Amino acid sequence: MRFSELLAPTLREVPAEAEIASHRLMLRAGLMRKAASGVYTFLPLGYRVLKKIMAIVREEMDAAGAQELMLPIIQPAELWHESGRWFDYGQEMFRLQDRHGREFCLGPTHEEIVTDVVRSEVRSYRQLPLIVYQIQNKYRDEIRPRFGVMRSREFIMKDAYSFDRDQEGLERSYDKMYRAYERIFARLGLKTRAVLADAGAIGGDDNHEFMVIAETGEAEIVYCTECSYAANVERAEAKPEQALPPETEAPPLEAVATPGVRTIAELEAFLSLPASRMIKTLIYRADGNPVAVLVRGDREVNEVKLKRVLGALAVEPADAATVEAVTGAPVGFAGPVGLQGVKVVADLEVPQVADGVTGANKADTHWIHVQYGRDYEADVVADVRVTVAGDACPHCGGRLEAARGIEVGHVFKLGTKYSEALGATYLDETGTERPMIMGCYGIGINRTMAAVIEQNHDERGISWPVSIAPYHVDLIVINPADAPQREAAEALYEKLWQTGIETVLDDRDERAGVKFNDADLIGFPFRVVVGPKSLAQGSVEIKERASGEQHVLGVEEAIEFLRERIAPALGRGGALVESRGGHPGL
RNA sequence: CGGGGCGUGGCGCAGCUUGGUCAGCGCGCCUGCUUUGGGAGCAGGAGGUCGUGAGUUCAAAUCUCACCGCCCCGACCA
Repeated sequence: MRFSELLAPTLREVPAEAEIASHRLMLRAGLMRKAASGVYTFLPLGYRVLKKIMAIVREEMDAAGAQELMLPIIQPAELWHESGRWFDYGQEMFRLQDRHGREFCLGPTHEEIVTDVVRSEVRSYRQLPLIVYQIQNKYRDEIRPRFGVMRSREFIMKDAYSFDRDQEGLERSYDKMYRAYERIFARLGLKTRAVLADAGAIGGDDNHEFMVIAETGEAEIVYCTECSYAANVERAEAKPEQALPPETEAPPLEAVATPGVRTIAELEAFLSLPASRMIKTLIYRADGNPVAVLVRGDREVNEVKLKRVLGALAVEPADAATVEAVTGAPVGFAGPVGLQGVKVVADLEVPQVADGVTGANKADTHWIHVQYGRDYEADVVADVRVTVAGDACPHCGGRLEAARGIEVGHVFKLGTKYSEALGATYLDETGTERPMIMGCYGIGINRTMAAVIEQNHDERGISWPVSIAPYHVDLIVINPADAPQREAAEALYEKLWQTGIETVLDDRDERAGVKFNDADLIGFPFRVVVGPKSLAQGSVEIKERASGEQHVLGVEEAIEFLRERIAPALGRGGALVESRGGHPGL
């Protein structure tokens, strides 16, 4: 490809809308443009990267025995009614009607539709196990699209679905996919970490998220410094430290006037007591019903855990009117003592708070010397707080650390949730009808692209790993008006393509600085310069983007140098194909 | 949806408080000449219903209201 013919509109200035590096660079390097909030057009360079990511995913899926198919994006509502998710998915689903008023959605995910095919076509244990996958656009009407392609409303996702006869089969399928994921992300040049995660609306039990560790990640994870435990904070268990029982019984309950003291911080200052002695009482609405949630004053409620503990579809903080109705006091003075007519959920740490402080359900008043068991009790005591760095590892007791991550992949053991809802069954050897045991395995393709940029960029631009670079080499002619330079570059350009090295020939009538800056911005792994300096000795200059390493080599040595470094990163076999594919210039 | 902010040539912005030669600047784009190893110089040029619609006024980019779009924080999630 000649740069002069390439649609690669690089931007000198930073678009105001972009906040994080990958978003900025994807716009600046001319990889994509926004069409609407959370909807993007991919330009030639960006699309090449996407195609390469998809190719790697495809190779590894195929190698793991998964079969690719194509599923409809427009899906009938009936299937979603069968699984119950037409309602559960809520506002996030793009819904539409055909001219007859029949309801459809743009598939946000494809469990229903794939289960539908499999239930009609697979009947016998002899046809199992089966793993199928698709790489297609999915649609979610995100509440708030952000960070460019990181959270968009239209996105490409690879989803694989496994169908097994039994739990052992599922374990094998899950393991296959898990290992395929490790290979995929390694080939993409990503450092990832698999963490235990919450299953969310998809449902199911065991699941792991593949996280790219990055400051800009939306997810917070914790990991143990001593063992292999790692989990999304939504899911991470928070075991209370072993507390000694109070040596003496707390003094009797006593009310203190706390005028205008509503927050934990204000209470700490007012009473000169640490937040860990306080019992924070929050009123939530769980599927509409009020619930009181107790955590230690220095802790936060984890709503995902709360949802799970309550078996609720949605939990949200109650509004002020509800709080007053439930507690009989304005916001800021809620407490469990004497609280009536509402379910009370206490975090595991709460009963251990000896001689505590809490709201008295009366304006400007708190109780002190509060004791669990003596003064109040909870209906449920469970882990409902946010795990934080410094907590004890639930497996080995070691210290947990926190980090942020970008979720690029997610593997789930679904079990029979969909196969039972949709009647995906098979007959076993004895002729007994059994539900298939399912798993599903997703990779966000565009998000992965952004994650690669987050991990591979500097102040000058992107630095693509060879495996997914839009082109391997940017061949710059310093002055294309100079015949010897131009001819030498043209000759090298053809040889590189013949060697299978994807090369852009920057033949633009631009100053050298413009070309160098574009090369750095777009992030070609190698830059080759043909200019008067080296040409005098019959040499060319090679610069590696990632390391900055430079070499001046003869033409043949240069080709060999590039071949050695580029070939291993390509394909499972690692061999360059003699090819002119995709190259209109020859 | 709640909170905050922003919509002025392709991009980045000024102008708005104090209505009236304020439709302007930088980059980009086009033409010519000169340049050519890290985003060139000179000269000329194209391009804007100032988000949309009402309203106030002799007069609106500027004031008022409504709507639309976009960005950031939160709830949701791959």
